[in-house]
Amino acid sequence: METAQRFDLVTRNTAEVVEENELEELLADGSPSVYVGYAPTGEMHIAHFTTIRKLADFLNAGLDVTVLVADLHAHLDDEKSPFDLLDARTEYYQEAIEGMVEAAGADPADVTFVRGMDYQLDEEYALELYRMAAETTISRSQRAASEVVRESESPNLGGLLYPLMQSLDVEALEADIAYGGIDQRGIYMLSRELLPDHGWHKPVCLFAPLLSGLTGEKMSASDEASKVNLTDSPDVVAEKIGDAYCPTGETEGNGVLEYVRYLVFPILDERGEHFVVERPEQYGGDLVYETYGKLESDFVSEELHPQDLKNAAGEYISEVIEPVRSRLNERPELLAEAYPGTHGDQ
RNA sequence: CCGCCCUUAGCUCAGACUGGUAGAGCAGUCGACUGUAGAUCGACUUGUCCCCCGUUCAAAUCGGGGAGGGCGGACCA
Repeated sequence: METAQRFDLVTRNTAEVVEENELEELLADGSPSVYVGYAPTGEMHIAHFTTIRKLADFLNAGLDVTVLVADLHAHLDDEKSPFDLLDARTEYYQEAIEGMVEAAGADPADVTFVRGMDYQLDEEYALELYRMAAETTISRSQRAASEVVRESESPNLGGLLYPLMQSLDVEALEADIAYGGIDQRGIYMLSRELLPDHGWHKPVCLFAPLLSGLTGEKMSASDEASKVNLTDSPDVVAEKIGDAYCPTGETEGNGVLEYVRYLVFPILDERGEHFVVERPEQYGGDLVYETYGKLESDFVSEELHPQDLKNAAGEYISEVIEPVRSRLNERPELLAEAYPGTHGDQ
């Protein structure tokens, strides 16, 4: 594959690339490594899927892909995960992520999985962390983490260590590229500032867009109605999509459209399939879309009605998460042990 | 180690001084209107008032003890 083609694959559906020319150089030089980290906190949902789906693009472009399950981070961020649940949540996250990689049409065996505490307690790592802590002001660290770490009236030190550790992770995992949601921008900009003084180079940063929730606002992981869970049954998916905010002709804040764009279409592309909207004859009959762009322009011109879009989107989303859902359902103990409060009795 | 403050609906809080078994906003649920949802109207729901003991006919409210959280002081060979 030519460098330009790989560049397009790597950067498609991203919110920002810092810096594009640095990425071009990396790709021209060979097979750079990219890493993405997930802190095993709450249950994984469809927005995670869109970022993991993109790992297939990286693999197809010949990148070396590492997924970090950042267990310590999950605890450092306002104790989102209790210390004694870190093992169970880490195991659940890895299983879910593997399922999503596979559902995206890639081979999970091609992804390197690393667990945070496996190296974050090493001497060199700890020493560099203390050095960074000495060099970084409280407000600088707070600013870097502000979009990621949970806000609180009485913030703990953990949230201040968080961005420093994440920066060190780039070096520890020898990553050339750091990938994550655009909410991670603050942290990686700090990384680019700090790492050159700590024995590593500035990472190229690739940011995924943050998807809208189904309620018309930012997706909230704690609001069930605003997201589709990986274990939601087809009925529940249909219901949530049906209830979603989806104004006629409006693309802004339209979660349904975004899921179709960032999750469904890339996976259909990978399979060489098209997006079919079944529509009653009275409204003009079925529609077939080969690209998201055409679907969006039809939606904007109001040729495609929200109700018809929702019906189709619900089915496709349901189908796309099906392999992950069944994989997780095969091992119910994973969720039960990771979330004893909500899945313990099931 | 000492002192002060806070803890009430899913969330933010009022009520406490002047005891009479609890309220607002937001959220949520349901209808109406739309070929979806939202917006807008209409209706509705929501609680171990942090825990224990005591005073009282009666305690969210008063007294004592405890837990969790916050703030400050002191100590600094």
